[in-house]
Amino acid sequence: MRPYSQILDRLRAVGLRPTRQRMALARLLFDNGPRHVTAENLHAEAMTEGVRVSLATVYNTLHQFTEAGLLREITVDAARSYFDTNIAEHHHFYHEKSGLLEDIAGEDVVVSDVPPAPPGTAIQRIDVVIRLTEEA
Amino acid sequence: MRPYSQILDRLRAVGLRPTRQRMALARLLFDNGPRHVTAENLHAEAMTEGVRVSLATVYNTLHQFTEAGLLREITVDAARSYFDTNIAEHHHFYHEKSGLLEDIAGEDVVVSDVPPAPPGTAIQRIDVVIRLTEEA
DNA sequence: ATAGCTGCAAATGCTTTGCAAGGCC
DNA sequence: GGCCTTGCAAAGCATTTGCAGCTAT
Repeated sequence: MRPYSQILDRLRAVGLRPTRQRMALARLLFDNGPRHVTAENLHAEAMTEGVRVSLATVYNTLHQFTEAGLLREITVDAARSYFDTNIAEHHHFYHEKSGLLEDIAGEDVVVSDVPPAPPGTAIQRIDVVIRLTEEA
Repeated sequence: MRPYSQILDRLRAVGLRPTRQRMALARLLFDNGPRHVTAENLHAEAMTEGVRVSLATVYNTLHQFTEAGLLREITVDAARSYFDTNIAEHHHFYHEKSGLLEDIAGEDVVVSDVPPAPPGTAIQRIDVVIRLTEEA
């Protein structure tokens, strides 16, 4: 597992106190390769791992990490928010049926002919979601 | 305004009884060019126009129209669902601040190099959302 | 010491549902 | 008449918030 100090420094670097809860969630999030989590989802995992954290704190933490640029929030389903530990530019496959979200490498989808942003606005981000169904 | 019978036929064509509420909502939706509405939004408009409809019926109707292929549901914000009267292939600008959704003509965004759908699945739809912020 | 965090429980906001009354065919 | 629809109010869910107690610095 990634050394304790690396996570600690990462939190300090973005100005977040390295509390027990944040350290534990950061490990779950960043020590297992790229992943997509929901709050509910991460909370359940924490419980299983024996980490005591309230659901409210999980929500707060996910949002703080997102604001700090450690996570990216993905909106594909009105029913729940997903958070992606992969903050590099890339897009997603979304399995509507199972709710599973899957990364597509950044180079593997090219968006071109993008019109200019309307006056007074700037493009913040382009999200491409490829929605999947079970095979026909 | 579009003749009454045209809306009537359109509803019948998809197997929905042309009730007073559905007729009125269909007019609001389809007689004013392409538009994006939320349930709340459409309900308020109906009230203003003097059409008595409950919010529950607006939700039901929007979903029925979507299933019937008269509308397309757009997910850009976890907080609310948008419905688009433009069912042709096209993408969207989304003003995060105001919640305004704007169509981009279908030809005006080209997505290429799309990887094949994972085994056992088929691509149902590709959604491109260009998120905007106020000018920097 | 003190500003920042956490947990709980209550509150919120959108959306859905149960069921009795009403409307279309 | 019979089945589909509607409306209301209540229920549901994911998420947020208020606030008292705890903790990192």
